[in-house]
Amino acid sequence: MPDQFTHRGSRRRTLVDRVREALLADLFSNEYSAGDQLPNEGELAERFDCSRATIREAVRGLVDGGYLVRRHGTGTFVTAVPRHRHTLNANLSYTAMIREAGLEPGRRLVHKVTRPATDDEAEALQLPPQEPVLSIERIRTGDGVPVVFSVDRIPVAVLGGALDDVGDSSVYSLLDGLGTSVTEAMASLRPVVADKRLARMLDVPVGSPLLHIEQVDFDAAGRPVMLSAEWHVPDVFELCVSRRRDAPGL
Amino acid sequence: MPDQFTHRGSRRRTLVDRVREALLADLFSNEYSAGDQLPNEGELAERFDCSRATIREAVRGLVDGGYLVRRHGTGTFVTAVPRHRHTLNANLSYTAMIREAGLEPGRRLVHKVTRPATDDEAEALQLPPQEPVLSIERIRTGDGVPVVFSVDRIPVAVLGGALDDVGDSSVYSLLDGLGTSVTEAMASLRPVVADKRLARMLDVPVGSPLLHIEQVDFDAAGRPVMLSAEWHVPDVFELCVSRRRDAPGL
DNA sequence: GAGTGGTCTAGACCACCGT
DNA sequence: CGGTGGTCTAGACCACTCC
Repeated sequence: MPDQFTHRGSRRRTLVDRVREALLADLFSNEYSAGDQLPNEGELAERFDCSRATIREAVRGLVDGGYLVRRHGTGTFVTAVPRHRHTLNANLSYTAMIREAGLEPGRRLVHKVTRPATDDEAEALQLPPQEPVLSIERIRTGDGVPVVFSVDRIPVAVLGGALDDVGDSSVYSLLDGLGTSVTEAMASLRPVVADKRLARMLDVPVGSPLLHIEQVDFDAAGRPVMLSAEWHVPDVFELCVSRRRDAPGL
Repeated sequence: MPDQFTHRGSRRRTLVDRVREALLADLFSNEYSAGDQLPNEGELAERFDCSRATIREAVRGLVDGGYLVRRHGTGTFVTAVPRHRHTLNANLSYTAMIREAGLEPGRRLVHKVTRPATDDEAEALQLPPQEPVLSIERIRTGDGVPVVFSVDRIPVAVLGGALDDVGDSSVYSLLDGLGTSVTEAMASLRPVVADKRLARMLDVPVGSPLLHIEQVDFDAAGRPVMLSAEWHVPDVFELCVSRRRDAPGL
């Protein structure tokens, strides 16, 4: 696997990155399988010729990613839970989700227009009133069957001259190219039932359940760069959330 | 605020914990508001009389919790996004969610029984077939109005002698007391429409949308300790997910 | 008690951002 | 350029788990 482990942007690959990638490669090889215990942190530090702090940082990343679990006083183990569920926590690209579900991803452009932002849009995107935004309505398909209808709104100021390129490829890669990569997002979830228009577009009966997601995407500087509304057909892929009980305070 | 910052179980409060809590208290006081920059890590280390590594660990927790953002080369800032939305990521207690929404939480026991686990339950909870589990069906209310119907299943072996106490108070605090605190959970989300039974229990029309959550709760050792099925009435409180784009590798 | 991960320190240097 | 967060080290001690 030559460059399976590219990172976003052009961030320098640190020692921690290299150690993490080496460990991950081990996990995907046949060296380890579910439930196996890793060597202790001291041994790993010696093997990779680095400090234990560096090992801990690398392992932390793999724990966050769901690959490993640490048990105080016992050891570090390879996760037993199946990977490749589609956890909302660390995935932004639906195209990738559809592909991982074993379906051929496709998309159909429904509508694309540049217009002044509505009051709600301006507030969510922290723009002056009436500021122009590009609105793109699309239907995503898996093996030709509709799975998501989405309306994405992006400030024209963010897009610069790349206005016409939107819709052809992933919005996220486009934004990467513009130097305003999305790194964080806040999604709000609500169940709804399909009205006539949604039913027609998603090819489901009127009144059938859909998951509605309203999402704001932020770039590394914390600026909102996109507002999305999505309607998901259930049961095509399983949407999961990994939850924790370690919020500080509260 | 006397004991606002209690932690799960009886884990020792570390220096990092104390620093994090002190910072959080500052954030909730009027000392800082959205967008403000914190003192740099060196100054904080001096103020709290600890090393910079300790400060970084404390701040990391607050960044994970969505309270702060770090910008390399620039500084650490108070998040602009509204806090106190109910992000699924870091909250497990619905009672707390309802209370934070400004409603008076209540619960009504619908059904409680000890019975052999079904095959699905045994698999999810990693139990031998037919192993006895306690099943509790409850309706949670906010200001008396139904907001969630839940079915929680807990292995009797986990509960020990505390079988009768379940239902009176929070399941999570009960498990805390038994030394099997829930620290992690995986939730699967699906929109559904209310059938007759759900409609009656949640006091909504048949066919109205509900959010169905299937969740497995794990203790610190990674053992599954509870399987929950929940049906949420939408719009009572906003369910959010904070999403990231930093999965290592992949 | 032996072995593991968890916390903490003091200090060094690097990479990024703004002026 | 100065100031910020990011990475990294070497070593110490603590807390948990299991035998």
